[in-house]
Amino acid sequence: MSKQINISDAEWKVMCVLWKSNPLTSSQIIEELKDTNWNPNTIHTLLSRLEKKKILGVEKNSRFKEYYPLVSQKECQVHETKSFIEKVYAGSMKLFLSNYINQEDLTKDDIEYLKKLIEDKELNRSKEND
Amino acid sequence: MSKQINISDAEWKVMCVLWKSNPLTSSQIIEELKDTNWNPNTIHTLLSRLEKKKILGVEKNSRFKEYYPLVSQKECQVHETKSFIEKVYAGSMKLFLSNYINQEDLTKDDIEYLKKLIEDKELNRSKEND
DNA sequence: AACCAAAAACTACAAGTGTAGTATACAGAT
DNA sequence: ATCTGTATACTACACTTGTAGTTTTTGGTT
Repeated sequence: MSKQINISDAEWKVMCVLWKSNPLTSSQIIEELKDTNWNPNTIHTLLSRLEKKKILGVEKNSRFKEYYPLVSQKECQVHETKSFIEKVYAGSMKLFLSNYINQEDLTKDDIEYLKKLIEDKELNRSKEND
Repeated sequence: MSKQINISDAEWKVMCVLWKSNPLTSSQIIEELKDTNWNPNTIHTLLSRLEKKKILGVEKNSRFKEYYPLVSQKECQVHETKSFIEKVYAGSMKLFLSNYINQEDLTKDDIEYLKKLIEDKELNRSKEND
């Protein structure tokens, strides 16, 4: 019964700023996002939407409101990944991975990288089970 | 300059039916989607939107319109995957893979499966390079 | 106390989406 | 030729999202 986490593309960018460092005031967030060329009002709108959705918390100790995440990036990534796999690969992560791995333009390096990831993971697992 | 392929969640389900088999009439599509409990009108709406977006083509040889995909599933999967990785993992597939693989609840079987995929891929690559 | 700039709140608006009702066209049955 | 049931088209409506303008509040400055 986990709450509905729905973060739009634009909102996600705002969240990234706050996942990296928090709490921040709106001006600080606007500063961090200056390369998006968003109107500051746009960012304010996104902040209030995120607040309303209970994805951001707000506190006002000093003169300005300060925002901080109420959900972790990891949690959201897991959620988004699930929705993505659900929609695009009929819920099958395996299908996704095999498609990805069988892609033509996967370089030798990509494969090496993956292989190493998996080997490390196996090592860790066996250590855990000592 | 590839066209904008934007397929909503509901539309995607319709596309899946047509990727599996086509061309199909609307009644055939409605029949295939009966477990969604969507009102037939809903499916018609989705079909016309997909047609308008040039994602579906339509032909009327017999009495009824027949729909068929204008874009392949693979193409759309690649597109969706790109957007997903772009949004959620800052464009880094590697970041995604390492996060996924380091996830706690990956089973031994999952790992074995992945390992096998990669080994097969490596075999194929070396064969190709003979 | 009055004023001003910055912050915050409120309002707006078009496009897209989920969801479906209403109206019309048309082909087969009578 | 008429009726009628599907097929197709058209309309609707609330919610989300991207994007930003307008109004109000408020704390520091004169």
